[in-house]
Amino acid sequence: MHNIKDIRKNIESFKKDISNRYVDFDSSNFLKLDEENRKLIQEKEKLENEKKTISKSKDEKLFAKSKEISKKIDDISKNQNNFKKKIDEILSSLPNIALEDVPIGKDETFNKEIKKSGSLPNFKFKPKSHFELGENLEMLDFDLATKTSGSRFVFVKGQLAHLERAISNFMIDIHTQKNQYKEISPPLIASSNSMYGTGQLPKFENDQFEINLDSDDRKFLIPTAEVILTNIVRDKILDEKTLPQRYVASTPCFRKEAGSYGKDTRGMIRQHQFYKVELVSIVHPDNRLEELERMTDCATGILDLLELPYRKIILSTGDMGFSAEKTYDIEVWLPSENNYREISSCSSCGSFQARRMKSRFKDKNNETQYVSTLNGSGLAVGRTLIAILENYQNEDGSIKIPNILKPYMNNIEKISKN
RNA sequence: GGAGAGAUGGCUGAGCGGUUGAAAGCACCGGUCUUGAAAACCGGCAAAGGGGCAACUCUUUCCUGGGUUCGAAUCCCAGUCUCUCCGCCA
Repeated sequence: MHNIKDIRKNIESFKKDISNRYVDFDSSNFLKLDEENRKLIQEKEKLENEKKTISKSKDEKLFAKSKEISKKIDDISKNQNNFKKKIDEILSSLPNIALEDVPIGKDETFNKEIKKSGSLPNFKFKPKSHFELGENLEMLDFDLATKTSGSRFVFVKGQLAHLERAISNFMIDIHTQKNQYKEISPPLIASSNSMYGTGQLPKFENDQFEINLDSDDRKFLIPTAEVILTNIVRDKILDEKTLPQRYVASTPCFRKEAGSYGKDTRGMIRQHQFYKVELVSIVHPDNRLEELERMTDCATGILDLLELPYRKIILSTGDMGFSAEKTYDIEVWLPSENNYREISSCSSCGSFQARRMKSRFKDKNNETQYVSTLNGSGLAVGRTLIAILENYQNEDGSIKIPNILKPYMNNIEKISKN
């Protein structure tokens, strides 16, 4: 959410900034609504003041007039609320503005590679895809999932299920023990307030799994733990001393993936449900860029330990998420695709989410300001499993266990059939 | 599922129809004192929105939404959430 005062003041630059995000914004209409809204507010406040004066005077002769004024106020309020609603609708659908160093471009082709790390595996045979490997091992079962649940689900079985759990535990251990994140085991269902706070609502309702309850308030399966972890500070005025706050959680994530019907239909790249270890930082706005680098390092640190090759890219203005002002994607090497694939996405959201959530802190001058929020995957567990399968595969279809994971896997050397 | 109690500022907690945006305490900020710190004392300290270059000023807000009233934190209705007790259950 943007500050409407800032928009008003710098309408031209705002128009330009928002156009860099490739969304439509009718600025003249917006300004008109804003102007009308403020005009009505002024009318209303004048009447309210009058009414207040009468009530204070306790002059019975004026009581009738006060009643009349009340009616007028009601009318104006209704009208004004309509304008306010329209303004809020527009405002809440506008994405965050990108920082200056973010490459401008309409899609992922404008993303920029920042660094490459690790050496690509050199197979003496044709590497198989993760789903071939998994199915041959009889440890990934897509057909069974189709039977029990439908498309875009998977059964992970036996030692591969163990490996998935090991990955998750390993990541959490690193983030809590080395990276100073606090472990959280959160609810997997979020209220619409929370979904609004992080920016999933109102614009991306179609991507969410909504839970049907009898009550009026809507609930959603979390698409990422970011929703819950970030909303920890919703409606709060924090003590500056409590910053930064860092949270990590490993949770299932649920996504409808509406509009991705043709994409990644084979395998477990794109599922309705997957595990992800999520990092969230709540920080002083001055420290947010530093924190973004730190968070990204926390994510790549996991890949370093797993000895998986990856690259780091910065997303272009058109490819960034709704709430982000700057995003790094970490892409891991997938031999079967001969390409890199997203395994983590780390974003600074600046005050964008904080404004929606009303998350503030008192600074040294005793002024309240909005905190900055950051989130990143550290990492997507399902995709890490995929990356290990493919990068650590042997010619006979068995999978070597990365050294760092062995303690989490009863020190076995490899996973093979039976 | 049944029966009660409650929801007030960053926090604790008074107020229960008329300058109450809200006592008191804590926390926080500034000052005096001190070699420094602590203690003590003095002062400041809610948010959002509107108007104004600014000083400043106006409006709204005591869980949410309705209602009563000239006037509501205070009264009425509905809802949400929290706590206690009983029942049931991972």
